[in-house]
Parts: sequence; structure tokens; C-alpha cells
Amino acid sequence: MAKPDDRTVRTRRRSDGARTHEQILATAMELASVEGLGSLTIGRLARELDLSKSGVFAHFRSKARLQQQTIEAAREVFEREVLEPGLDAPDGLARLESLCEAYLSYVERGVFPGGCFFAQLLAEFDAPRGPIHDEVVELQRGWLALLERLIGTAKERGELDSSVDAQQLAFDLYAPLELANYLSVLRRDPTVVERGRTAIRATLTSAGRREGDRNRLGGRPTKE
Amino acid sequence: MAKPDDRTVRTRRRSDGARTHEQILATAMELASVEGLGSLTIGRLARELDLSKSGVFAHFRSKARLQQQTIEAAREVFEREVLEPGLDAPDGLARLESLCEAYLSYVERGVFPGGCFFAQLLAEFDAPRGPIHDEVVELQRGWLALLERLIGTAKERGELDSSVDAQQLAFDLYAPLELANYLSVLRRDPTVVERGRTAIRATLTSAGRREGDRNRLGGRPTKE
DNA sequence: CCTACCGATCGGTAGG
DNA sequence: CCTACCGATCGGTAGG
Repeated sequence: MAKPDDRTVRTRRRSDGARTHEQILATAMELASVEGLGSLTIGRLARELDLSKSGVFAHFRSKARLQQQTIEAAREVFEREVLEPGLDAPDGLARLESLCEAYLSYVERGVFPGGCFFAQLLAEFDAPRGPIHDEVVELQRGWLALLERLIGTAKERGELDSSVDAQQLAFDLYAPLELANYLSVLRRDPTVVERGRTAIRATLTSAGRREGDRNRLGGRPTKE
Repeated sequence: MAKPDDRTVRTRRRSDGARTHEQILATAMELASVEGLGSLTIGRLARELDLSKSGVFAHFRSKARLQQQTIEAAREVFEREVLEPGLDAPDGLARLESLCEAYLSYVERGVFPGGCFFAQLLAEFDAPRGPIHDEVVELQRGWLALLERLIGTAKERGELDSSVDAQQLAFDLYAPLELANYLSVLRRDPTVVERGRTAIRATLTSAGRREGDRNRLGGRPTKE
């Protein structure tokens, strides 16, 4: 607060520690999406950001807190890159399709260099017990609950057949989204995402009350 | 060879180093399926097996070779637990269904404590470049090629519609297998596997030429 | 945000 | 298969 308008500043020092904190988390998300949250080390982050190990450490005071905050930062990216655009569509079937397409687009655009942060987290912490496992359970529950809620609304509006099992359909939609993510990263080929689009389209069509409904999930890939 | 019939042997020492080698790999597969191949350390294995670190190290002479041999050992388990029972069915659609069911049963039986070894490997090494990544690419290619081959045969025999895209259908079948694996481990609840069975059944039915075909992938869960 | 440290563990080597 | 080591890196602390 002493010298707020100092224009002689070298490069950083704009908003002091907060800016560094953000940069650390941004790098942490990238590293974790590629190599896993377990491979994320404070020393590695320090090297990557040209800071001292203790400098990085001071921002979090424990590795567990670094991991928690990295997950939280990734949650915000997911919110901005998938949930917000995905849910910005008319309620019902259109919103369900839009959400699936938003996820596939997020994979296709390579928002995280190692693919979906949470797909990585699911596979990494599905088995080992601990606080991160518990958080992944909650995150997955929330994701599936969201899909089930949209499916329920689409059923109420008569856009999906009333005989549809919402939990099963949520599983049926989630599966190709996940596989499209893993395979597109594995092959370094975002066109695999098109397989996911085709699968989603077919699943929604066969769950629909009639195929005359306009299907907005077309074959046009997202330009970026 | 000097004392082949020594009955005064304490406990181990049956087939000497080969037995120890197998035990190390068995433990390595279990650990890797839970925590990932990257978290597998020689020191950890030594503790788990009550050996010295160098004793374990001597069997492999590098961490890379330990990882390679662990993957190879897991490949043999997959062969025995999935491919052999799965492919032991009449050629065509029945064999395709049987293979999917064999995978789901392998997940359900908890052959590896952390779920499918290769699903873990896919998620762990989809992004980081290196020799393991390259091997995962090959393994995935082989798995999808096998599915596509079985689909091709089923089409030739008229058990699947001739308009079916073999690559797409392989993707559509693979997706629920993978998700059933991840979610059943995450929730520690093998009944999630039933979601996978339902998805596979629906996908094969809608790809079939007519629904009058006998569908052997029933709702009876594998007893063990 | 830094230097300077701590004990533990890593992959790996020497030598037996 | 062992003991005894090596340099590097880990998470974390002290003290500024």
C-alpha cells in the first residue's frame, strides 16, 4: 500500500503474492493433468517457475493444501470451460446435448495439456483411500447427478422416453465422454472426439421419444 | 542342482530366484493397479516383501525393466482372465458378447485390487511421452483391433447390420467397459458393473440386424 | 519470498 | 540375495 503506482517496477510485483499464487496453481494444474496430482512436487513447481522450493512451499504450507487448491482451481476452469457454456441452452434435452458437447469441445480444445483434469483424477484416485479419493467420489457424484437432473427434465418435457432409466442413461453418456478424452490424449489426435459425438448422438436418439426432434449436436467440430 | 531333494528347507528356497522374481512381479502388479506404475518404487516393493532394496533391484537392474516386466506379467494375467475365457465362444456375435462379458467379469471379480491394470495404465500414460506411453498405444491399438475384428466377423455372418461402422462400434463397446471399471473401483461397489452390462446389451441390440437373435449377455451376474 | 538446513527415500553402484 | 554406500530429490522447518 505504500507505493501503489510505482511504474519503475521490473516485471512482476503487480499484485504481489496473489499473482504468484495464481501462477503456481496454473502450472500445478497443467503438470497434474499430464503426470497426475501425485507426481506434482513442490521442487518441480519451483524449478518450472524459477522460484525457490521454500518460496513455493510458503504459499501452501503443506503438500496436501497444494493438492486441494490445485483441484479447486481446476474446478473453476471446468466451471468456466464446460459447465457455463454447456448449461447455457434451453432447459431439457437441448441442455443435456449442449453439456455433452461442451465437454467434448473442452477435450478437443486441449484446455488442459494432459486432457480432462478430472478424468485423470478419477483414474488416479479411484483406488487409493484418502481425502483426495473422498473428494473425487463427491465430484463424480455431482457430475452424474447433474446429468441425471437434466435427463429428468427432458423426460418431464416429453423429449426423452418416459421409460428411460436416468441413472443408466447418465452412465451411457458419461462413458463415451471419458473414453474420447483418454483416447484423444493417447493418440494426440483430437479427431477421436468425433467418435464421442457420434456415440452421444446415437444414445440420445435411441432414448428420444421420436427421432423427428431437432438434434443440435451436429457434426461440425468446434473451431478454435 | 547339488541338493534337489532337501526336505530340511525352511520355507521358501523351492525354485530359488525364479520364485522370488514371480513374487516381486505379483506384488508389483497389485501395487501398480492401485497406485499407478509411476508410484511403484523398488524400496516399497522391498518393504512389502521383506527383502533388501538391493535384493529386489538385482532382479531387474533398472526401474525401467521392472516396469516393463510388470506390464508383461499383467498382460499374461489379462490373457488368462479375459482373453482366454472371452474368446472361448462360437465365432461371431457370440464371441464379441463373450469378450465384453469376460472383461466385466474380470472387473467384478477384482482380479487386480485397483481395477483393470491397463485402464490404470491408459490414464496414467496417455499424456507423458516415453517408452511406456508408446507401449500403451500399441496395447490399446491391439485391443481395439480385436474388437473390430470380431465385429467384422459378426457382420459377415449377418449377425450385425452391414451398415455398422466397426471402429465406431468398437468405441461404443469399449467406453462402458472402461467406465464400469473406474466407477466400480471408485465406489467400491461391483454392482456398477451391471450398468456396463446393460449398456453393452443395448448397444449390441441396436447394432444387430434383428432383435430376434438370441442374446447371451443376460442379466445374471457372475458368481464367484 | 529467500538461504540453509533436517531426516527420509529415491534409483543405482560396489563388492561380496 | 546381502551390507554399505552414492548423489539427487522429497516434504517440511528455522529464521529472516
